[in-house]
Parts: sequence; C-alpha cells; structure tokens
Amino acid sequence: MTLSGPFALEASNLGKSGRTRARLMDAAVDVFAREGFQAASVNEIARLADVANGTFYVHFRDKDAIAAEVAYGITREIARQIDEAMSQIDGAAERFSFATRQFIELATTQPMWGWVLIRSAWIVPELNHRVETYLSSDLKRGVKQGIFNREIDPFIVDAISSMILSALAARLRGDAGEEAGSRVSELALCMLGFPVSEAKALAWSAITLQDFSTNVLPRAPKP
Amino acid sequence: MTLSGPFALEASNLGKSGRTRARLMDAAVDVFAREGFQAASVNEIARLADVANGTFYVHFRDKDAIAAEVAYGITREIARQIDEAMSQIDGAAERFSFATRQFIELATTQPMWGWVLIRSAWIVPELNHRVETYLSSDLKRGVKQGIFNREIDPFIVDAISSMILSALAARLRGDAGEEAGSRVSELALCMLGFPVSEAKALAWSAITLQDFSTNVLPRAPKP
Amino acid sequence: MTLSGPFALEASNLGKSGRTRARLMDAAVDVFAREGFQAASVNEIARLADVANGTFYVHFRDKDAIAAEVAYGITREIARQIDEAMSQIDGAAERFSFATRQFIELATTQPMWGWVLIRSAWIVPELNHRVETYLSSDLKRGVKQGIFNREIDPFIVDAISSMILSALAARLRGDAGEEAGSRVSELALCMLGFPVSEAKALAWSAITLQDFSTNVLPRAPKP
Amino acid sequence: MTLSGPFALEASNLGKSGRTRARLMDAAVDVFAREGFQAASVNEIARLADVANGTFYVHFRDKDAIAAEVAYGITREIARQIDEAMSQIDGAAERFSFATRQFIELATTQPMWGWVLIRSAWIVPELNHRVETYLSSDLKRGVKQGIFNREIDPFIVDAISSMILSALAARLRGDAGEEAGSRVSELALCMLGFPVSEAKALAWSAITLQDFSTNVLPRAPKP
DNA sequence: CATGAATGAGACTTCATTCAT
DNA sequence: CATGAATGAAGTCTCATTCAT
Repeated sequence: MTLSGPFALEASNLGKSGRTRARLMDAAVDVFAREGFQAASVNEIARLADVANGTFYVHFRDKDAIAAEVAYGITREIARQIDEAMSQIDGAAERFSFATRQFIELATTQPMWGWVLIRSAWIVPELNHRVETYLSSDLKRGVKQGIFNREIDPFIVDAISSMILSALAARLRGDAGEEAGSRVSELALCMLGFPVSEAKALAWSAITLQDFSTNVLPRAPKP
Repeated sequence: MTLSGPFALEASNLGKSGRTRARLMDAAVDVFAREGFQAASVNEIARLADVANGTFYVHFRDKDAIAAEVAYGITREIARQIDEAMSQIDGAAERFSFATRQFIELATTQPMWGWVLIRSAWIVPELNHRVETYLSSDLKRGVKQGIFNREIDPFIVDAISSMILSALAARLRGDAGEEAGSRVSELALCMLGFPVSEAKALAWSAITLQDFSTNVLPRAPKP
Repeated sequence: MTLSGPFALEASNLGKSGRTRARLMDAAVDVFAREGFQAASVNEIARLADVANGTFYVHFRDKDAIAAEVAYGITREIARQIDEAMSQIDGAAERFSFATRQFIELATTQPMWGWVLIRSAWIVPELNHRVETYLSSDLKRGVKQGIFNREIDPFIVDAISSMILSALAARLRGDAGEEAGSRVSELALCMLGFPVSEAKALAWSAITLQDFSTNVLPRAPKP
Repeated sequence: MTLSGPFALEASNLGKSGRTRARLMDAAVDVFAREGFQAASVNEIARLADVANGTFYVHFRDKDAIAAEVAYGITREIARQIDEAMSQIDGAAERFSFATRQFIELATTQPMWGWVLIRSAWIVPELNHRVETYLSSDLKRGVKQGIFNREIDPFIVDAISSMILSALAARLRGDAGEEAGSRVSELALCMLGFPVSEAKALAWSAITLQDFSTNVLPRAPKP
C-alpha cells in the first residue's frame, strides 16, 4: 500500500528479507525526520513499514542499530551521487562549491533525508563524522593546490559543516530558496581565504545541478 | 548536600519557594546538559534538586515550562555579563569579536550552560532566537558603521551562530582550547568581508576576558 | 470577588472562621455538582472558596467530612423550607404531592444542590437516608389516615425516592419542564393505591409553590 | 488461579488474545462493581486479570473503552437471555412483569453485573440508554395493545427504570428477598394504570424464572 | 486561624523488547 | 522469517494531606 522509498527501491532486486529491511529503513527515515531520533518509536516505524512490531527485531538489534544503518545509507548514497556528478570537476574550490550546492539541493529533494541529517547530527555522531570526512578531503585538496591558505583541521571542518547544515535547515524550513547553497558556499570560500569577488563568482556560477528527482533518488511519495 | 548552582546562588536571598524553584532550574540545566532535553526526565530533575517529584509541579507546569525558564535565565545572564563586560567597546568588529570569545569562555566556565545551549538549540527555538537577537544587533551596527559589507539577514546570522556553537562544542569536548573563540571569531570576520589580516589582528588581540569563575557566575560543582 | 452562595449567606453573621467554613461548603457544592464527589479535588474547592488549600483542613478532616456536612446542610435546609411552606397542609396525599413538587422546583432553583443530591446519592448514603426519612413520615401519615393502602417500608420509600430523583434529573437536564413534579407525584400516588383520577387531580392542582429565588435560598451566582 | 468469569467462559473458544481481553472485561466488572467506575483503576483491573498493566492497553484504549465494552456486553447478554426466556409470552403486561422479575433475579445471580449496572448507570449513559430501550419497547407494545393507558415517553421510562434499579440495589444489599421483582413490578403496573388487583395478580403469578446459575451465566466466583 | 510549599503514593500511559506460535 | 500479544520498567502528572511559618 505504502509506496516505496529510496531504500526499498534500491532493494527491489533483493530477497523478501532484504526488502523488508529496506522498508523498515525508509520508514525509520520518515519517523526520524518527523519526530527526531529520541521521540521515534519502534512501533511507529514498524507500522509505517507495514510489518509487525516484532519483525523490527528480526532485522535490527535496536533503535540505535537502525539509526546507524540509516545514517550510513544516507551519507553513502548522497556522497556517491555527488561524487559521480562532479567526477569531471578538478579545482578544489569548484568541487567544494559544487558539492555544497548539490548537497543542499539533494537533501531538499529528499526532505526527510535532510531532516534526518539535521535532527540526528548531534545524536548519531557517525553522521557528522561521515559528512565531515567527505568535506575534509576536498578542503585538503584545496590546500595542496595552494588555493586555500588555511590549515584544515577538524575545527574548521566542523565550523563549515555546521554552516552548511544551518543553510540546509533554512532551505527545508522554507526560510531560504535555491540560493541557499550558493550563499553558504560563498561564505565558506571567504572563510577559507578566498577573495570576496572570486568567492562570489564561483559560488554563483551557473552550474547544472544534477536533477535527482527523476533519476537516482526518486522522490519519496507521501502516504 | 548538593552544592548550589548559579540559579540557586542568585536566588539565595529569595524566599524558600524561590530557592526551591532555583534549585530545580539548576538541576534541570544539569540534566538537560547530560541527556538533552528530550531524554531528560522530570523525576530526575526533581531527584537532583533533592525535592519530591511532586514538588516539580508546584513550580513548573511541565518540562517545556522549565526549559523555557532555563533558556531565558541562561541567555539573559550571559547577555547581561557580556554586555557589561564590553560596555566600553564601541567598534562593531571589536564588539563582535569580544562577545564571541567571551561567550565561548563563559560557557566553558559553566559547561552545563554551554551544553544546554548546544543540545537544546534545535529543540527549544526560544534559545536560538535569543542568541541570534543579541548577535544580530552587533552585526547590524557593523553594517551601519560601514565595517561589514554584507547585508545582515537571518540566514547569515544563523550561519554564524551555528559556527559559534560548533566552536563551543569543540571547546567543551576538549577538542579545542582557549583559542577556539579567536579562531571562530576570525573566521566569521572574514565571512563578513573583513580583510584577513585585520580579522586575524582583531580576533587574536590580547584582551582581558572577564573572569567569571570567581565573580558573578560561580562554577557549578559536579555531583 | 466570588459572590457568596447559600451557606455563606446563612453564615454572614458568624465569625470569620464560620464564614470561611461556609464558603468552603458552597464551593464544595459547586465542585461536587460539576464533577461528582469522586472527581472533586480539595484543591479546587479551596481555590473556588478563595482560601489556601491548607485552610480546608482547618475546617474539615477530609473530603468525606465536607461531603457529609454538605449533605446534611442541603437536606436540612430543603426540609426546613418545605416543612415551613406546607405547615398548613394536613392531608397526607396533599402533603406528599406538594412536597414532591416543591422539592423538585426548589432543587431546580438551586441546580447545584440538585446535582449534588443526584450525583452523590449513591456515594454519600447519608443523603438518601435523610431524604427518605422525610418522605417516609408523610407516607406513614397517609397510611394512618387510611389514604394509602400499602404498607410503607424502606423498599417502597426507596422506589419512590428513586423516581423523584430521576424526575429531578430530567428537570435539571432540561428534558422535563415544570410539569416534572406533578408527573412524578401523580405516578407515585397511583403506586400508593390512589385512584388515577384523584391522583391526577391532586398532583396537578394549582398550588402556589413558594418562590425561593427571592426569598430564603438566593440563587447562587455564577463566577 | 483466578477462576473465570462470564466473559472468559464465553471467550474460551477464542484465541489467546480474545481470552485475555475477556479476562480483562471480567476483571473490570469486578472492580467497577466494588469501587464504581471513577474509583476503578486500570492497574487494579490488570492485576485482577493477572496480566501486566501494559497488557491492558494492548486491548483497550483506556478505561472508557473497556467500560463501554463491558456495558455493551452485559446489557446484550442480559437482554438476550431475557428475550429468549420470554419468547413465548405475548401480553405486554406479562412481558414487562416477567422481564422485570427475571432481570432482577438474573442480576442477583451475577451480583457484580448488577452492581455495575447500578453504580455505573449515571456515569456510563450508554448503560441506561440500552436498558431503557429494551424497557421502552414492551411498554409501547402495551399501549398499542390498549393495556397501558399512559403515554410512554422518556420521562416515565426513566422513572420505571430508576425504580427497578432501586429494587435491584435492595436485593443486592440483602435488604430485599426474592419478592423484590414482584413488588417493583406490581408498583410499576399500578403506575401504568393497571387496576391494583390485576397488577398484584400478574406480578405475583407463579412463573418459572429461568435458572441461569447452572446454565448460561455461571456464577462468578468471589476472589 | 490561615497560609501555601512540600510531600509521596499512585494513577495513567508509552514503549523497547521478548517469545511462543 | 514473520507475527503480535505480552511484558514491566519508566515517565508524566495529580492530589489528599501535612507542617512550618
């Protein structure tokens, strides 16, 4: 009855067990996004996934376990798509800017994934970790390329990722429009020592963001 | 038995009722800091405050009510102290930088207050609101003074406050030292269009931060 | 602020203590009427009486105690008024009919008293007892007068008083109008062996019910 | 341990879930009978049913829900048995008289059901409603048959049902014996315009009440 | 007498988790 | 694997009652 979400689609070629598991993960994304991790209840996840509550425990040890899996799945998928989309881009600044903008638009297309990233960031440290790992690698590349003149350490990566999440939140709340990605990207480039005019040019350059809504990440249908 | 926290000290001259209320608020800060708002239980707050669980409801309608009071109390107190400490400072950049550094050190002196600000920021919007209001006023002053050349809107205020909170978190986790305030302040000034060298100069200038540990805000003893 | 109820009026010439006590009783009537005895809370009674909750226990041992007092007060007052109004009436049937009708109208004028009688009848047996005592005496008089040819025992008194209370309830709910008293009185007279036509004549005779609304029992003002 | 009550017996052929549900309903009857609806606690019902307190909520949303079910179950069962027992009786007066007597004896056989009917009558209006519906239909039949010369409206139905309940209460308290049914039936017939002698004849005629104690409705054992 | 803060037992309810089917 | 009833700990909140002021 409930149409499938991203994980279920991805698992459509797996066995029944795999598909049930995927349905649970999609349901968990939904509930986490709406209620936050703490307030989410296993029963509600199971109900949304259209399985008995006991079935949850066939697939996951507990709520923490599914949260970790979901976090892993979301970040892996998002990273994969962004990586793929910018495989041709070489400049660190361009890569960073593109990735930031793409990330925000991607998470806006899948609002539940976006909310999970935001709401669970402080609770499932795994999430932050992975996001920052991806971020870190491009920033360090920029230093090597002599483009960024700041030392890249966890502190600054943290600061930038916080800013990006705050931009994403504004976008999801509807307080910011499509410009959110460019704005936060510009700000971050400034922070990294980029001259303002260049930062602006880069962050607002007309790039074609990949449209995932009809492609890899189908829009999750509302029940 | 339990040594008193900041609210209790402030209320030491009030009647018995006011002191109990203050003890509950100190206890709430403690629990919110350790467990986060959602996981905090009224019963634990009462236990920590050394009162019967029913007593909680003599003073607060529910958890939301005490959270709002605590948020109000913390931000009011911090704002008051920072305002007082920088009453002589006039330049917007100096004020911003000083306030940021002072804020982080202050919240480090009262780690529980710091954690409450961080952990509850997304759940008690009141908190963010108030922090951003204070931030906003100095930023706008800078624009009027012609020092910052960016338009100040909620989006950028949000971005900066996220960064500051991320720096505070790093500081509280022990991942950053006293330099945290200066670092994040420098980054933010860059974002606001400040030339890097000046940003650095301002953010790292030797200022005397007011020492609140022996003054207004006594360090809360750990249980 | 709160205008006084019947008990308070009656006690207006007593000392402060007596007046507080009366205010509590009026408040109790109100709360019992609205919520029923079980759901009534001492705190609400005290709040309505405009005294501190502790004050309640200065005057009454517990909720049962005030319930008994209220029951006693209400039945005593109602009985007194009905007795007074029918002091000139001698025939048992007339007395019974008049009393029944007067009782229902009286309790309709003081709806809270009415509701207390109904809602508490099963819980404070004292109440029923007293009502039935008054009832019983006129019924037995009728037997002595040779008017009623049924033996009067608790069973039939109970049956009649149940019927009267059910009529009162219908009246208070608005499901019956002023005819309620006459209807139930007629039914009861039939039960007692009265020929139907005479029962009807008696029960519907034009009598002047005493108007208590401007006399002894002032209408309780709504807060 | 706990012997089963009527609902449990009826459900003995259902699945485990149905049997637990029935045990809860029997327990609820017991508690409602002893304490009344308001004072009854869900926990006590669960304890009596020998299940964990949480189990209650697997089967019923709350106390209201189980009360409604119990009310429905009791009235349906009693009505079914009475209907069955008097399927051969046609005269309205005979039917009314028989039903009244049967009802009281039935509820005396299952004292807890009786007490629930009495104690909850004012609180679960559903109960009264259903009882009065059954009553009403025979009374109206009598009017059609030209036997009763009173108009049947809710007022008189209410009055009669109150009397019957008061008789039942007397019976359950032990203040009345087996004659209770006949007495109240006679009184009601008089009220309905029946000549006294005929009322007496009918109400006291030797009829065989069905003995449910060894038949359909086994006597609930006292704990 | 009056106050009202404090108490703590106990009510309701939710929910992660287990387990027999 | 899937089910869903059952569990019981834990949380929220109420309220009759006490007691120091």
